Amino acid sequence: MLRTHTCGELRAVDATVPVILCAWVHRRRDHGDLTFIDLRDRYGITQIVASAKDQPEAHAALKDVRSEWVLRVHGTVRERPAGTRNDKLATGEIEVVASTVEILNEAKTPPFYVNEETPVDENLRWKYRYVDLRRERSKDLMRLRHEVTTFIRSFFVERGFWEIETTMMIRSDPTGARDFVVPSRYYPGKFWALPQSPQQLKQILMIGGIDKYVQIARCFRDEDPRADRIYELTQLDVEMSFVEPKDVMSITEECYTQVFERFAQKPLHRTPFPRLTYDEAMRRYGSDRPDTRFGMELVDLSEAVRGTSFAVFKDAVARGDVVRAIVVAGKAGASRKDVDGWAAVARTKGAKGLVSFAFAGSEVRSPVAKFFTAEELERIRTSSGATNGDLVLAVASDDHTASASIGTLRAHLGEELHLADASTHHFLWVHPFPMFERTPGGGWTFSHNPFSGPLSEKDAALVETDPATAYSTQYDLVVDGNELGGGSVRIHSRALQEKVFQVMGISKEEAATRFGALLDALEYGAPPEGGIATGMDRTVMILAGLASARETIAFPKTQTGYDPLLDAPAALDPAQLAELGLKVETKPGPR
RNA sequence: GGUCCCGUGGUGCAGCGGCCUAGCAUACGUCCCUGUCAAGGACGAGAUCGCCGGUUCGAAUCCGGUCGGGACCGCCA
Repeated sequence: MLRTHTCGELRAVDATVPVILCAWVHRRRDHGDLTFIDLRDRYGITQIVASAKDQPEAHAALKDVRSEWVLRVHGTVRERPAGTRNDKLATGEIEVVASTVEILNEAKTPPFYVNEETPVDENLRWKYRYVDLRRERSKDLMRLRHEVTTFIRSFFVERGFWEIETTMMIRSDPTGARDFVVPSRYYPGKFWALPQSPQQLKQILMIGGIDKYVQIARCFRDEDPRADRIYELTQLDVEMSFVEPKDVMSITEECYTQVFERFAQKPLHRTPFPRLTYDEAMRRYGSDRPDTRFGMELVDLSEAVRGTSFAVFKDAVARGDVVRAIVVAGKAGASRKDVDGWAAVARTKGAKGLVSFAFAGSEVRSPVAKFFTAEELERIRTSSGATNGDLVLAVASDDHTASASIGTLRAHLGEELHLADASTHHFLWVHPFPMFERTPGGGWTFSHNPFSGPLSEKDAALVETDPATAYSTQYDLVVDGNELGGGSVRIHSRALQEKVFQVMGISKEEAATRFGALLDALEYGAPPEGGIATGMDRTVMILAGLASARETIAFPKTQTGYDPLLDAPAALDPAQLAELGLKVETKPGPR
C-alpha cells in the first residue's frame, strides 16, 4: 500500500505516529513560511502542515501544489496546539506534520467546485462525473445507495432468499415499455432485447423450485426520461413460492420499515402501513399512489348539484357522470389567474373545465354563480364540507376522469401550497386492483402486469364473464405520493393465463409466440407464487430527499438520454454494421 | 410529438432597449504573510452575453429560428 492511513481516521491517540497519507488537495492555506493543506479522500479530511523553518523540503514542495492535485505525504501525527483544534473535522484534534511531499499527479483547475456545495449544470456534472463524485454530496449519495443496497440484499439473504442473476439479453416483447434492443451478429436480422424487468424469468425460477429469489436487478425501458424515471433503472426484485399476497406484503413491509428506520432522515408516520383498495384510493384521492401527507380528500357533489340549472353539472349527473371536487382551505381569495392555472392542470387529465366556488363571508363568488340559487350554493358548501374562506374546485365528468383530474389537481396543489406533512414518511399499500383497464380503443389491457392472478375463485370466473369487475392480487407500495413498486401473486395455470391474454385480445397462437417459455413452463408443475419489485433509484431518492433520481446513480444521462461523459450513444463504423447485417437509413443527428 | 423555464468570464448569479468600455461573489495567476481551517491582504488576467437571422439610429436586453440543459404532458405492462 502506498499509504498507512486514510484521511478520516487519525485522532489524538495517534500522536507521534509516523504516517503516510495519499489523497487529494481539498484546500491550501498558505501563510508564507507556514502552509496548511486539507487533504481529502473518501474517508475524510486531514490537515497537513509544514513550516519553512522545521520542514523546509515539504514546505517548498507545497508551494506549487494546487487544488485537486494528488499527493503522497509522509509525516508524523501531532496533537494540535491548544486553541487551534477544529471541532468541525472528525480529525480536528490532530494534524500531520509533513516531512516529505510526493506529487503523485497534478490536476487542471476543476470545471466546478469540489469543495463547495454550489449547484452545477447537470451536463457539466455528468461530463466531469469523476470530479463531481469527489464532492461530499455525491459521495454521500453513493455511500447511501451502497449501504441501502447491501442492507436489503442481506435482509433477504438472511431469510433464505437466493440471489440469482437473470440474463440481460432476452426476447423482445413489445407490451408495456419500448425495449432497448441489441442486434445479433450470429443471427443476422435478429435482435436481443434488454429486459424491462426480469418478470418472466423470476416466475420461471419459481417453477424451477428455487423457492425464494432476490435480485438487485438492472432494467431497461426506452421511454422518455423524467426526474424520477431513467433509462436504466435498478429494481429490488423478489419472488417467493407458495405465498398469498399478505406474505409478500408483510416481508416487503418489514424490509422497508427497517430500511427507512435505518437510513431515512425522518421517521415513518405509521406502522404497520395503512392499506387502501384501488377503488378507495381513487375515490378519496383520485390517484392510485395517493400522497397521504395531507388531507384535502375528494368530495362528491353529484347529488348536491343534481337539480341545479347549471347545464354542465345537471346534464353530467343526468347521464350518469359525476361531479367531484376538492376544498382548498382558506383560498377563497385566489385570483382568476390562479384558478385558470389550476384548471389547466385538471385539463391535462381530461377534465373539460374547472368550476370554482369561493365562500367568502356571506358572498359566494363563482363564474357560474348565476345558475345556482342561494340554497343550492349552500348545499354545495355543506356537502363539500367547505367553511368560510374556502375555495371549492369542481369537475364534471365520467367517474374515472373526474377522479383522475381532481386527483392530479390535488397533488399539484399539495406541492404548490406546501400542504404535505414534511416531518414524516407516509407509506401505504394499495390492494387489490382491478385486473383490467380499458384501452383507448375500447378493449382491455392488464392494469399492471399480465401475469397477476385473480384475487379469488370468483374473480377468476369473472375474467371470462365480466372482466371489468374482476380483481387481481396486485399490490402497490406507495410512499409520500410516489409509487415505490408493486407485485402480485401470479397466475400459475396455463389455461387461466391464456384466458387473460384472450381478454386482452392476444390469441393463443400469439401468446405462444411471445410468452412461449413461460406458458410451457406453467404446464410442468408451476407452484402458486408471487413477488414484488421496487425501484431502488426511487428508494434512494426518497431516503435522501431528492427531487431527481439521476443523482442516485453513478453515471447519469441527461433528460434526452445523452451520456455527456462517454458521448453516447454514438454511430457505429461501417464494418461493425456490416458484421451485424445492419443498414442505417436515418442520418445520425447533430451529435 | 407537445407545453413551460433557463443559457452572460472557469463556476454560481445580477443586468432585461442607449447610462454596459457588461456588475457581484468565488475560482484562477503573481506578490506579502508562522497557526490557519470558506485563512487574510495587495495587485492582475479572464466574457464580443449559446448559435443564426430579424426589428431598431442603437440589442446581453425585443422578435423568429436553432442547439443545449431542466420541469411537465403524451408515453412509462
